[in-house]
Amino acid sequence: MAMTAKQPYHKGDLPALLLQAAEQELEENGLERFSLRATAKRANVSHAAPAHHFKDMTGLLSALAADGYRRLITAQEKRQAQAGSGKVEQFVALGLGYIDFAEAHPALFQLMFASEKPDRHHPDFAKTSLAAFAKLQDAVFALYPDEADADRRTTLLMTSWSVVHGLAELIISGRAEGPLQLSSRTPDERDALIRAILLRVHEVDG
Amino acid sequence: MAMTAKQPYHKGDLPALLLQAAEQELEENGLERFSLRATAKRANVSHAAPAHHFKDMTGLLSALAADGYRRLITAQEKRQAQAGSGKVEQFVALGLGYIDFAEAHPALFQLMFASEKPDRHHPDFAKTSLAAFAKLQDAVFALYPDEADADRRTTLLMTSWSVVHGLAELIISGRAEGPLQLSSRTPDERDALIRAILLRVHEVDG
DNA sequence: CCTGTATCTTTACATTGTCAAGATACGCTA
DNA sequence: TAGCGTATCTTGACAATGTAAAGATACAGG
Repeated sequence: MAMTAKQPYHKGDLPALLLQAAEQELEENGLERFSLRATAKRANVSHAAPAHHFKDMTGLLSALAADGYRRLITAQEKRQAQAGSGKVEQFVALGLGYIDFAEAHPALFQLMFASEKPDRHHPDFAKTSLAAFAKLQDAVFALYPDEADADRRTTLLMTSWSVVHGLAELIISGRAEGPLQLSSRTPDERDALIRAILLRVHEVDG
Repeated sequence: MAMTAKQPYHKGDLPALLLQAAEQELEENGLERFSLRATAKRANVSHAAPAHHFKDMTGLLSALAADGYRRLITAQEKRQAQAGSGKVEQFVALGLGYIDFAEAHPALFQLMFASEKPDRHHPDFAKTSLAAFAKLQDAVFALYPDEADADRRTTLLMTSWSVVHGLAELIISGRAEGPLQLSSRTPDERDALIRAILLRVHEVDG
């Protein structure tokens, strides 16, 4: 007796479904109001279901952040494919993809770069974040093939990273809107503006 | 009867005490683990006491962030007083003070720039944050007294802000330590390195 | 003195993350 | 194919959190 009863347990790829639900929650409520129970509810599972696939809230957010780094790289590669093959153009494309990603997924970006909720030693997080960094490093070093001084190359790398990252943070926090008015510009104008900012760091012809 | 009873109510400047306790909580536990009740407990008051002075958790953190902007300016002015009177030196000093503050109070810095917990329309927050921005703007514009193009001046301003802010974020999140090794350098080396990064943006002689 | 208001405490409630225990589904073996 | 062990999911419970309401205390002004 008492068959039929409750709904059968969930079927399908629950981990993937949870990641998707978590990202939607993140985009709708922001990182600081993110709730694990709300994520489970959105995925139509009980509040304790996520623990069986991702140990913790930390586990879930670490996996989500790792996925974010892969998609960051994807966004950059998309820009690079559209850009010219020159080293300067490739560097600019990398920066534009960085900003593209931050604007498209602000909360995920914050999770990846400005949060202690994910675990940076999580294998996937460490691997993907390092890959994104390596990509930027290669592009910057390529701009200075004759530079022998390692310290100077590092300075140039960190300067570049600082501008892109700082600009991304200022944009998604709304602090760049007043001065730059990005929202009332055409895509081409926007790209040109960001390009000018990015190239300000390097001794190249815009 | 039943006198003596419980401890008498708290005496003194409770708002100030709460702000102080909140900042200590912030530094010890980080922004994401900040707790209003723990703050009240640290100040030896009941968990509902803060509500009478700062309406919300938002109210308390808005006031704390506003205080942070004042102290950011103070840190910058301290550097400016130690620096030469030239416009370039004054700009560098402003940036060094920015980094100084971020390193000294990482969680507070995150609260001020990368959090939605405080209310940016809070009078004190709006006023002090605008003052800090104006200070940077003046210093950057002073570097280009002959620049007539307003768009170009704005670009230079936002580029400068992006580098300083991005570098600060990368430092306090631990991402700059690997490449720059700031922790194993003397104060002078550190300043020189940051100076080189900041001046990379401008066409001036380091 | 005494009454009203500001300050602080106590109590209560909904929500959160995590843990433990129970229920169900599924694969593997015999 | 039958049974059993394990993985998966649910339910229930717990402590901690922010906030609101109501009670207690201090204090100032008439």
